[in-house]
Order: sequence, then structure tokens, then C-alpha cells
Amino acid sequence: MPELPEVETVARGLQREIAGQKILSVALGKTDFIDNPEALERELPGRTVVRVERYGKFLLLRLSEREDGQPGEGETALLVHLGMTGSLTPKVVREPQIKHTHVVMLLGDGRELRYADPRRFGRLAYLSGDSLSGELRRFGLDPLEMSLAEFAEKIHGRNARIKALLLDQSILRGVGNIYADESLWKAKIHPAQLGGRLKADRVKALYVALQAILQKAILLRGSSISDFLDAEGFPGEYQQHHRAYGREGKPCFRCRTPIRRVIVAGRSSHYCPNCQRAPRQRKKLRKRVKQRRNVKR
DNA sequence: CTCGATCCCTGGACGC
DNA sequence: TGCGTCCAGGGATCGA
Repeated sequence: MPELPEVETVARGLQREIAGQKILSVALGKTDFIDNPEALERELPGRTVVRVERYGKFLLLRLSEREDGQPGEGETALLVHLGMTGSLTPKVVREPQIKHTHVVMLLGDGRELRYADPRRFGRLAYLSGDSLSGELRRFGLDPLEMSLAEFAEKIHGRNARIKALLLDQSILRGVGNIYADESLWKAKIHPAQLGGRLKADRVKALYVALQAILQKAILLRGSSISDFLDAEGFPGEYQQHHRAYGREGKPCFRCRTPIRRVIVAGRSSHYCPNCQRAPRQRKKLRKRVKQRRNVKR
């Protein structure tokens, strides 16, 4: 499942492989995961992929103006979310299409940029101008660019579980289930702990852990658990460094206590019951945290 | 604001 | 071998 490190890996690969390429044509298969398929067919041909960036879990293919296009439409981009099983890879035309290839963009150098996605949990959208900036504004801080103070402010006063806050893309953009669990394990915080009840030193530990883990995962080209491959078709290595995720029943790397798996925020959550101590009962907390937090701004 | 439930979708694991 | 069933999970949406 592509999260920030995997998407970063793909973005870097695509930047190297296809930046500067013009899109000559677009062919679509199933389109139920595309925001506006007609816009893709109409707008992409004739535009050049100026550069490829990561934005949270999105790939952002920045596009040039079309040569025949009207001026003043502002920035344009193709947003690609890989969902659970999406892949976006340049291939030579003679290479057979893998199953579930739904978008094929012919490039100026003769290759094809192909989007395949068996489960179609991904998303494609051509956006420009205000709709592009508006879409990007829906998302929160980049975990690698935020300061500790910014992170702390987002957590402060929140009554939701820390796991839910980490996964909330409007708070942080790019963290998914794997790196949430790994960060919480490293910072010794129970996933069901309420965000607003974390002490400053715990928030800092989480901030440090999150950034360290994401950076190391990027270095290792992400985690390949459900057949994730980067833009060149290589798997990542970070799955070999997982300490919590996918390790139910296996000994904690710190204390040998078996890792436990529970559902928190609707997602399976892996943690060490010894190192990551459970919060007290929700009901009590509810009453306790009765005083309102003031809305600033 | 926060929660859980539901849906989307396919492939892989598992049981018989 | 071949079925059926369950599950995984990011995100949107809805009702409590």
C-alpha cells in the first residue's frame, strides 16, 4: 500500500524517467476511479510533464500549457493516487500490458505511461487553476516539512485517538497504516491514546520517530508488502525493518512481548502491549476532558 | 468533533 | 482441483 515513502520513491523515479516528455495521446479503460475522464482525454494530449512531485500520497504530474491552449487557466496537473494497488510506470510499447491497466498515455519518446490498478481504489484527476489549488488545500502538513510546533498544534486539544489523527490526511498528508504503527511503536505510544492527552515530550518523541522512520523508509525505497513496485519495477526494502506492522504474535524488538493487533480508528493496529501502554477507559476520559478547547483564529 | 458502519474492489489465504 | 468465504485497506459518506 503506497504511503508517503512509496509515493516519494515513485515520484523520484518518474521525475527521472518522464519529466520533459510530451503526452501525445490518452487511452482509457475502466474509468470509475477517474474524476472526469473526458477532461483527461481532452486536456492531456499536447501537454508536457514538466515535473513529478509527491503531495501526501498523491503523485502530482505538473503539466505545461497546451500549445493551442487558451492562456490564463493557471497551473495544471494530473493528480494520481495509487490507492492500495495502483501503479504508474513508463513502459516500452511492445511490453505486454499487465492486467487491470486502465490508462495508457503515449509519450513523445515512444514509450507509454501506464496506470494499472486491480482494485481501483486509486484516483486520477486532471485539475487546473482554482480547482487544483483548492484540492491541494484540503490536505494537512507534510510530515517531513512540518516543524515540531506545527505538529504539536495539530494534535493539541484533539479528543481523537492518536492513530486516527496520524491517518487523517487533513492533519498530516502522507501517513498511512504502516508508518503510523511504526512511529507509534518507536515513540512508545499506544494507538488508542487520545491525541490531546499526550504530554509534550511524547508529542516530540512521536514527531522525531515519524520523521526518522519516513526518511529511512524513503532511503530504502519504501515497503513492498502488497506487491508494491517502484517506477522501475523494483520492490522496496523497508518491510524488513518493520517493528510492529504485520508482526502480530511476534516478539517486540525491545522487550520480547508478543506484538498485539487491535482495531483502532477502523484500522488494524499493531503495538507492543508492554512498551505502549493503553490509555484508561474512554468513558472516564470523556468526562475528564469536559472543558472546552478554545477555537483560535 | 468523533465515532462506527458501509461501500467501493480484487486477489490471496484458508477451509473443506 | 475447485469451490465458497473472509479479509485487507484508503477514502468518501452517512447517521448517531
